Amino acid sequence: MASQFVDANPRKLPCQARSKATVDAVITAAAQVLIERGYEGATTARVAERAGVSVGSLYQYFPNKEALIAVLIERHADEIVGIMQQALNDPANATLEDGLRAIIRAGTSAHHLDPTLHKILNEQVPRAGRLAKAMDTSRQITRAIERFLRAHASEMKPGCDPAVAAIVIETALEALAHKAVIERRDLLADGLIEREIFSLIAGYVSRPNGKRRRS
Amino acid sequence: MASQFVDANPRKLPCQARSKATVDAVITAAAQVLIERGYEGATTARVAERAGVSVGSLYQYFPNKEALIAVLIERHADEIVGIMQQALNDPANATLEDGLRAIIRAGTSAHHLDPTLHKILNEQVPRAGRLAKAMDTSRQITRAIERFLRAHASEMKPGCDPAVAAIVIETALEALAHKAVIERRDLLADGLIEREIFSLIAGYVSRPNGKRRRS
DNA sequence: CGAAAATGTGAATAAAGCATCACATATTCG
DNA sequence: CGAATATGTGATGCTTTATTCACATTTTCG
Repeated sequence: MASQFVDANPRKLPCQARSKATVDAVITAAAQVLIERGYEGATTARVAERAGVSVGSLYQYFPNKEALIAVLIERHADEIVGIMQQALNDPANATLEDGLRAIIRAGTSAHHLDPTLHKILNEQVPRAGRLAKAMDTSRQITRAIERFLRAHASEMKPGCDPAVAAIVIETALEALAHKAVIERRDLLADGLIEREIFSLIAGYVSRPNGKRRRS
Repeated sequence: MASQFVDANPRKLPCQARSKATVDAVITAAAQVLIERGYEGATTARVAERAGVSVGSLYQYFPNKEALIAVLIERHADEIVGIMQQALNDPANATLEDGLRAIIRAGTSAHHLDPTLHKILNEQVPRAGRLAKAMDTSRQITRAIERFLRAHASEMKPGCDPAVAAIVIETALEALAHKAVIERRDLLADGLIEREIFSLIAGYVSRPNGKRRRS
């Protein structure tokens, strides 16, 4: 039987500057149209028109619509994973709680980048999941958090499993940041949501006896 | 301009037993096909075939495809809201922590009902959100939780806003139950995920000094 | 310059889905 | 029974969309 995987390889690689610009325009246009019209409304014709090129040009560099979406997904995933890893690897975040604050900030700001696009791409990930390279963002982030937790095991509650805790933290953080940005913009004021998420997560993993802030 | 709202009213109300059976078959078939083929794959033709009726019959009771999906969404939403409210109103849950345990159990078991369908319908809610009656499930649940928290204000951490806490709890619970059922079935064993969620949420809202379980 | 390669075009094609309608069958009930 | 009503049928029309292809334009470089 035929492969169940989608061909995501570019049909042709852009060599000249002109075609690089075309590819860029198409990708940018795809993001814009996706934001404005949603997945269904993002037709190849509309993307091409917005990019100021013809459909034919689009198909010269992307074998099909899914491949185009896949590029956006990968690009966006890399961006978010990068932000997270940077936060966790920053030597300024020496303590467990500082690290938590850093990823919470990173997580919420990642959603700020482009909440609508984030939402749409997220919904498409399962469908595009058939793409070989589109490995889950959340898994990568979860692993990074787990590593961080292990490095700070002494500051954690006893009996707290870093592997499980990392999943819980990543999931809750993602969901709350998403909710705030998409449905509850009011919670973003004064960094309220960030403080709530910190209270939630720190209370969950951080050992209560250690050095405390005044309360 | 034409209305931006979708006509969700049934074209005709089934009077005879025969047609009631048809409507039932169509709705059931829609759920099945949705689970098996996803939203895009759930064509009217396929739903009708699975239901063992003709497309014409389908369109006799549903003006369009969206109306059919809307019925599924409402049905599912009512189910989940019901489970949650029941848990919160159960007089057996006298204490704050007992109530939390109850909604956590309710939330995770709600996902067990039909995780795949839940996921698909959730993704479609925004699209079907244009439907007048399809008011958000999560808002209703959040409100129920908020009421419960207010009734147990004395057991809560001082300075904990019930309105905000309800949003945080609902969001985190939904996300974690979802994650466990869809991607991390392993966490379901021994009720591990329920204990983790309890630890997360109770530590967030429950006042630390009150009566504690041995730990 | 001018030939070859790269890039761009957009009408045409084909496939798929939603929704309709003219007609067939079943049920009700006087 | 038989007329009126309810229900069921599925080929057909229509629209939308992805994708192609024969040809036009631009760029490269000897």
